[in-house]
Amino acid sequence: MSKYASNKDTKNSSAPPLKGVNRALEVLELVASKPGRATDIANELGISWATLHRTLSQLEQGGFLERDSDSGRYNIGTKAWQIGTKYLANHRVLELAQPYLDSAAGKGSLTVQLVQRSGRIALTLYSRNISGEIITKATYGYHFPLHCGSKGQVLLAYSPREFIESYLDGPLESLTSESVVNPEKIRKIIEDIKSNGYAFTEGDVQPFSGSISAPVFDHQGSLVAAVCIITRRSAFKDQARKEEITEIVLQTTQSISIALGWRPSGILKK
Amino acid sequence: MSKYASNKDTKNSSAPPLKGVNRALEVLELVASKPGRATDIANELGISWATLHRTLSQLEQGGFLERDSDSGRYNIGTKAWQIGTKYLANHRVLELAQPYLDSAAGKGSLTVQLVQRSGRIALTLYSRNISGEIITKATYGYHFPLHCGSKGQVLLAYSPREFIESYLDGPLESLTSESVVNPEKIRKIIEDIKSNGYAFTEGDVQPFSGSISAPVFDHQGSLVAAVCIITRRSAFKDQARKEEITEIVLQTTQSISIALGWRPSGILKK
DNA sequence: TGAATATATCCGTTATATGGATATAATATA
DNA sequence: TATATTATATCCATATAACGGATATATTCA
Repeated sequence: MSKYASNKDTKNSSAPPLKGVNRALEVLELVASKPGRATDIANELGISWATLHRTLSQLEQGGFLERDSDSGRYNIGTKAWQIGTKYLANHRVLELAQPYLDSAAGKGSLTVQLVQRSGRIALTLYSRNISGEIITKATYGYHFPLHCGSKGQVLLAYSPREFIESYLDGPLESLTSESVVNPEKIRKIIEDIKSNGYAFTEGDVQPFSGSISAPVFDHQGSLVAAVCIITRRSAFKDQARKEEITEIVLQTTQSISIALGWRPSGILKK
Repeated sequence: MSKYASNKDTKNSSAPPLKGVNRALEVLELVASKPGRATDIANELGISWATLHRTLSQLEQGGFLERDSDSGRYNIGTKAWQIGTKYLANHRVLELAQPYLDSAAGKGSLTVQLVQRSGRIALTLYSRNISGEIITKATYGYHFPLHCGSKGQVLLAYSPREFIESYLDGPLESLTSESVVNPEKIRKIIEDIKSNGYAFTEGDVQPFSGSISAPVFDHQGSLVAAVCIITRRSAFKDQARKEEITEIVLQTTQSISIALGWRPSGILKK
């Protein structure tokens, strides 16, 4: 009965309380990634039916989930959007980056995004295209794994080495026939990105689009986000155009990084 | 011991279980509307400190909340955005409306939004402006009460009568000096909206912007959303321009409503 | 139409969350 | 700089609130 060592040497330090709350959050995450019926969710999570039913009802009542009464399928609800959008309202990097992103979008009639890593996925915070074509899935609500698409690859490349390794250990899904899922090849890509300072991919997320991305750093020189420009794949056939887009991406990320206090030399002024 | 009448005649039918989960959801809602420190939240919600602390830790650990270690303030976290955006991915009305909204945005270099009612607020689902000026707060994450701004007023006007009354019974906040908060005056505005088929307000959300909104109906003739066009206030001084914008809004809402199966005559074909 | 599967609800038991109390850290105030 | 005040973190015995097996109902499939 010493001070510490409460229960058996499970996981980390602090005990894992609030089982019910934890389950509810898990349910939300699962439904977000894969909407389904109550039974499916219960099986997937290995929860007893009665327990899950209560959790679902509660989440539905709160508006965090919605149930389509025809199909019986649960989806993310209005309240989740309402609350989620508040994340952006307090996002310092986004606030600062927005004018640069808008300006970049104007320069080339392109789709410009600010993305951030969240666990094993690339999360789009802001997406803007002044005009011209709309690229499917180049909006909110489409989250891709880090190894697909230039944005994810950049976020991966500049993450801590341990994270990269643990990421490559996990399952690597293919989104198209051109997605690269071989860990060795991805390691090579990461090296290239770090020496070039940007990433370019095409057809590995959607067959007919491509993108160029570069990292955004803060005053400590650590990665905080990436800027990604997406356009139709054919545009990259034109070498001059490709270079022009690369130029815009790099100019944008550098402006934002500098505004965040980063110094190109790597020497901290602060 | 009859079949029903489980516990004392509290509230409605079903018992209120999952206290912990419910509390967690309440905390999320509160933080979304008013970020703050742990103590503030505990007071606001009347929860004991120890209990709240556990809930906060759990939500933070799941990424639903983030804590700024300097100020000690809690904000909505990344995971909430990640999950919230999934709401849009399955939104049938939005999917259908999107091309019409983009087209409208192109017609007049305006900010065009699709909004929806969520409880007592107007929730922006989609916001697009092809180019030109960016209006502050005309993006995601800014939710206004229904009586301020043309979008809220339209959503209110076409809501069920009982809801309107209960809404007007509640507290009516002023966003600017020009916000209308007198229930009697709002009732009058609602009548006008219903006879005109659209709403126009200026300066009641932000001093230097104004907007025009109209309702979107589904195949049953019930309100599902509203389309709102926002621009700088001065633009509405030009009467011809104002009529032009009204025209665009009405054209857009009618196209979307028809695509949803609504018939102008009010006669159901289906 | 009947079997199979999905969903909803009940209720006694026990595991789980609660909140007072104590300990520590961070501010405000003198 | 010392002291009061307020905020945050953690502990632990208790009682409450959630669990899940079972039963009842609804829905889907063959």
